[in-house]
Amino acid sequence: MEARSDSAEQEEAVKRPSRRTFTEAARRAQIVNAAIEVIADAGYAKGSFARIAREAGLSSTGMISYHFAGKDDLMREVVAEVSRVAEAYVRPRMEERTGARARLRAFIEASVGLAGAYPKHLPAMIDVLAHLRDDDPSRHGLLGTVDSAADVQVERMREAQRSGEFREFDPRVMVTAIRAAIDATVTRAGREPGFDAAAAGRELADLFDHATRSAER
Amino acid sequence: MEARSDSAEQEEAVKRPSRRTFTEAARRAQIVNAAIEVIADAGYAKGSFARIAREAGLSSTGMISYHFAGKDDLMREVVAEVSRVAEAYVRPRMEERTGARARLRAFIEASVGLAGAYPKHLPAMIDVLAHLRDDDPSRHGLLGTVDSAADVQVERMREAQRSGEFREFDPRVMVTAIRAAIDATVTRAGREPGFDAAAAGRELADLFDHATRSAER
Amino acid sequence: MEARSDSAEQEEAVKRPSRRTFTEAARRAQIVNAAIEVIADAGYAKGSFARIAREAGLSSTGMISYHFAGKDDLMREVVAEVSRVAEAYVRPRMEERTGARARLRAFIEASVGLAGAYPKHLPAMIDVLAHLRDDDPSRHGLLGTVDSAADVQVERMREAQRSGEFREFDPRVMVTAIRAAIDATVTRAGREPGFDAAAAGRELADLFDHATRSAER
Amino acid sequence: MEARSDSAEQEEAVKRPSRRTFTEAARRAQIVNAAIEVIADAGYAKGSFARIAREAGLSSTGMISYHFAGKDDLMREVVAEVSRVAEAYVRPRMEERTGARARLRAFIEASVGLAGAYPKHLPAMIDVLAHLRDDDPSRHGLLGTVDSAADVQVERMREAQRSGEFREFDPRVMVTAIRAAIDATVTRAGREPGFDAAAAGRELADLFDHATRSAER
DNA sequence: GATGAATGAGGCTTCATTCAT
DNA sequence: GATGAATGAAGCCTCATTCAT
Repeated sequence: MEARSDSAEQEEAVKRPSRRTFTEAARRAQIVNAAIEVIADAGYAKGSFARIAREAGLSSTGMISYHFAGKDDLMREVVAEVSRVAEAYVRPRMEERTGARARLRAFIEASVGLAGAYPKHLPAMIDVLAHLRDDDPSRHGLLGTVDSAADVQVERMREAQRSGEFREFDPRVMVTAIRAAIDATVTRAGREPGFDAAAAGRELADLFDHATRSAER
Repeated sequence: MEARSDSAEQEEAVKRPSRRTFTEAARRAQIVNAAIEVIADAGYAKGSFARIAREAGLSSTGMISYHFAGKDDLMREVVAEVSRVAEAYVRPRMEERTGARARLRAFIEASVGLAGAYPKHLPAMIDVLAHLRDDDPSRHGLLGTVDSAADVQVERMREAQRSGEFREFDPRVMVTAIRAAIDATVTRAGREPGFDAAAAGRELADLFDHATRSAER
Repeated sequence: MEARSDSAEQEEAVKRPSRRTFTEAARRAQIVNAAIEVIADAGYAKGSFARIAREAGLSSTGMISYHFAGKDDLMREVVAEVSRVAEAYVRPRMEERTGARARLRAFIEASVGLAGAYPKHLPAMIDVLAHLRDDDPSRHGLLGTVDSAADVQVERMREAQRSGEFREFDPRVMVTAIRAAIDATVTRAGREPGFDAAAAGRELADLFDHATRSAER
Repeated sequence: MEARSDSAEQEEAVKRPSRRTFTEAARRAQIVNAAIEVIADAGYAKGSFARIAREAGLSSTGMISYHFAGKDDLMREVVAEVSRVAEAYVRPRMEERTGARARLRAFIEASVGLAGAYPKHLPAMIDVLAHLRDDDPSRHGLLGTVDSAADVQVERMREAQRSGEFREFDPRVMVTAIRAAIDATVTRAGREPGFDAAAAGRELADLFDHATRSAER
């Protein structure tokens, strides 16, 4: 039955998410932020639609299902949103520095400093990603951003090693350690009331500066 | 990993085994091990009583409720069991070395090496602890073990700083970073098939050796 | 299939088309055809407004509610549309034959042959009617068409029995059997890829010819 | 973790459904009968767990989920139960007759007569099977019994044709028609209060006797 | 000690329908 | 006329826990 115009319309709806209404975009953002709030505060396990809906001031969980294809879709959006915010915060702070050492320091300090500006964002994302399993079908989509960011970092470290700025070490292990240390520190910052995130950021930066720089500094 | 000070929790189970019959102890151990297996393989979220009971070869979940006061109780026992195993594995490997540097190295290598001997234990514990929240009533009991172990490590680092063996840094941040790096590496080891845990352990030990030692080494 | 007496229902739609604008009529037809498509392909249970709207290339289900008083109304229209199409297909093929035997044969063959021309129509209607229950408020409106068509057939059979062309039997049972056999055959035709509907139509016609004709043929 | 005894126990639970408790068997039967009742009375679409639970006098739908693996499992059991009852009713009535004609007649009369003894059973089964789609994963399991029964009938007809007892016709079309006619008649019997099922059974038997027997009877 | 039946809350999702724009 | 956001009921299912046996 008029399959031609049918598929034409579907194409638009499916392949162009930018065609979203203003209202829809606002609602999605509202729900994503409520999800970040809830997950950061109470953990992924408590991040039910019911609780997120309550946090967002919605009348029912059906509302969330209406705006998102499913829980995976919502979680994917949470990760995307946090990635976006983190990228926007960290990248410029890195780019105003030169040299691998200075840039690594900037990366770490900015990442931890993000906890001051958006205290809920990173903890929420960490919790979401921690719940992914290898067999999870949504794993690939969610980790795409994160993994490729890690790959970039690994590559940068290799260059700094070739230039002699960094000592010899396994860059993958180092990147894993840095990411883990940042995440743990940010999580602590979110939970311990008087935690001095800026100071901890500087400490972490020192730590990995010592860990990476070559002997003849 | 330092089980010395988690005595309050373990007292009943360890120091007064006469309070429980042999059969009961065996059943509890069987269930705890099944829980470790399931949580390591499928994640905390999938660690329902139903699945643990199946893994343990039990015919119903009632059995678990019968032997444990509740899910919190079981999880507490999982953490305690992993702590016990880790302690037994790591401590002797540390004690045969002398000096803060060598001991830190031994601690890190042994912790990562544990993943070879008991691949499911640490990942399971990490998953359980990641699910604790501040408002969780079982938080205190569960974190007692872990937190006090961290306190001990912090204190040791302070001593090594006083003796000049370690440079000046915030020991809490360092301990957090070390713990996080170990956990992340162990988790990777559990998921990536060809991962060389021993090599990664040495890398991590190098990393934190560079990060902690004083300049005039 | 005899639409002659379903006038009450169709009066508005057919005899007073001026009551609806052209656009409205087109939209309704578009939706009804989408509904037929969906129900034939996926079954009544999957025939939700959402799916029908997607099939029709509409952007929301509100459109359907706007044009139809409710789901019952849409389903009634599906039945009416299929009845209309079937009537237009079957009636002329019957009328060019004479005698009860030839006409019965024409009716059966045409009904099954309809599956070639409109493969989705009859299956959709069968599915819709199968979902009606005695207590269903929309039952009367929907079955009016079909039941009265059956009444006409029963009456014709009685005549053929009086004229000696058909043997003695209960015409209601016979009509029920014929209808059921046609429906089952058409349904099979819609599902089994290589099914030869024309051959099956001839077989069915033979079957009921043997079943109805008087002994002294 | 004791994988040997584990798998041993699971084997029993999974591969030996006969190991079911008496209580469990009773509950399953109770639920299946409630499902038959509801589906026959209100249709497949209204056969929700909630309604079936109410009919069975259960406190919640969780009860049904506890005893059945899912809705598919329950529906499969409904079909199996009706098949069992129908087989037990029809087969002996067929076997006391000899000759293809007499047996066909016995089959039809017994099938329709079943509506007197178990008025809800066949209608419920028909409704369940009508809702299966080709892509339904449970389709194969459910249709196994029914399809193979049809195959047996087809084979018997071929034999009767070879022996000259039946005329030449396409046995598959005939079997489809007989099944459809029986189902439609039984459905009518369940809905029309004063319907004389026995008489209709005799009529149907006559109908298909005329339709199948060879000319030189 | 052990079993497994029962419970009721809560999970996510789909649905038909309404209504402001 | 048309849109799509919003609603709230109902759907199936899983869960931890309790209790009679």
